Amino acid sequence: MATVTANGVQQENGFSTTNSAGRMNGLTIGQNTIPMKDHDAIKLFIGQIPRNLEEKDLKPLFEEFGKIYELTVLKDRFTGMHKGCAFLTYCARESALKAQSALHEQKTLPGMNRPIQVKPADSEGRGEDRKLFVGMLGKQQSEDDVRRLFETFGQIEECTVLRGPDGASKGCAFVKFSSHAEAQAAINSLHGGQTMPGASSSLVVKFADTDKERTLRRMHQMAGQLGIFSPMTIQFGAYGAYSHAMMQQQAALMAATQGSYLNPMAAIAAAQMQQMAAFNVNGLVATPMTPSSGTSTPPGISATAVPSIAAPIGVNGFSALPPQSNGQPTSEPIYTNGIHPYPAQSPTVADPLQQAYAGVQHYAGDPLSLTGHPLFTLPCNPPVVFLSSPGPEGCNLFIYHLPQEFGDAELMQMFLPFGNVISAKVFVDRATNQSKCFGFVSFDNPSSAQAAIQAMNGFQIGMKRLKVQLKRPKDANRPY
DNA sequence: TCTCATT
Repeated sequence: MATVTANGVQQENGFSTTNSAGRMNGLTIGQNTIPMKDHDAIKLFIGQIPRNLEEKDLKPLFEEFGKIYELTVLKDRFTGMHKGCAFLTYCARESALKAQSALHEQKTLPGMNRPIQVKPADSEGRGEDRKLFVGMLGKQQSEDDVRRLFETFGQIEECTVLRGPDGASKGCAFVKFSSHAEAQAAINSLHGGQTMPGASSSLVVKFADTDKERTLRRMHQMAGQLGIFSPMTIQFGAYGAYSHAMMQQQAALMAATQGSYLNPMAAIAAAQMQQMAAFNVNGLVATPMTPSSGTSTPPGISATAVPSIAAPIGVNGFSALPPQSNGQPTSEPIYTNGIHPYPAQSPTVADPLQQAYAGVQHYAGDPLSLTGHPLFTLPCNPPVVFLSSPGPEGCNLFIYHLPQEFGDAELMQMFLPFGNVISAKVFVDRATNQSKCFGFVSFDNPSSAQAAIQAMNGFQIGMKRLKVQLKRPKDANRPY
């Protein structure tokens, strides 16, 4: 049966296509047209999209410039959360160019405080080696001022002054030239050469951070926010242990799932964790976990245990101990993902439930008890009730050896990556309001629970290792 | 003083 295409071309075979010069792109089979794109089509990255807009909402906006081959809103792989950006490929290269020039930085979608971004995606091959970071600008200097400063060195493709939410300049900018040489010329002439009015030192002109550097900086910032640098926390203070745990946990997760995204509450992005995992290879982190047996040094008080958290004082916020200085023989396996295997059944930990019920936390033989640190202030009252175990049998986990400072939220966050957490409860001593260092997490399905056990049981946090196991069935818990 | 996100 013959098919009439939009071109009015009749074909006997039922197939019709057009090339990039054609007015229609598509492979028509019978009634259905499968979109085809130009060989030189450009995949566009669309940024600054309100998170409530989905593909169907965006389509009309972009269809104006041509037939859309593919439009995908980016979602977090794990949480499904809208990332505020999308990929867009038009059937025709020309449409992409039109859309880019008509839309990029030209209009702001409702609710956004920055204009929409429409530009070739990273995957389209680009050189970030032509983008400059300009620092020590005057706060009054606008994009135009910056442009004027740089235009003599070449073609400026992009010029953005960084601004805070209130629109106030942060005193720095990005300037993208059309070539590396142009950018280099600008650096040579402008860097350090003049001091802008209101700036505290002379103009900084350098290549913008690479992705790797950016990741490092973010990790650094995060470490700072989490308080790793505070003297209080260096001694296993609250967030030191916390962030450390998060890193490890994420690394474990990556190992277990070959790369999942963290939940949105987490301060750590999966990409950063991937970076961290990579850095471990360079000996940057490598929590020097002592294998459960085979060394004379007990886990937790080896010479290396303290640096595992204290070392973040290093330049980049992570243990920058050279391999030979961490007290480990170089033959000691360093796992590239930062995870050292540990037997699921930790021999040093007695059944915490029984301990809790007995009202006695004895850690004889456990190095943790050697210190007077609050982390090791252990519960001495029996837990009062186990009111709820919301999940079905096989979905409820018992977690022991939580850091003292972990609350419900942290517990939840730690286990969110493994599935839908129905509840997360850290048990708290009524008198002191202190965590008893154990809690329960419930998932909505058994396999999430199993995945969590798999990844998190035996997981080292500070000097402790998590014990993660299925919660015993209710009746088994009742001694009477 | 390194955006905001890049399947």
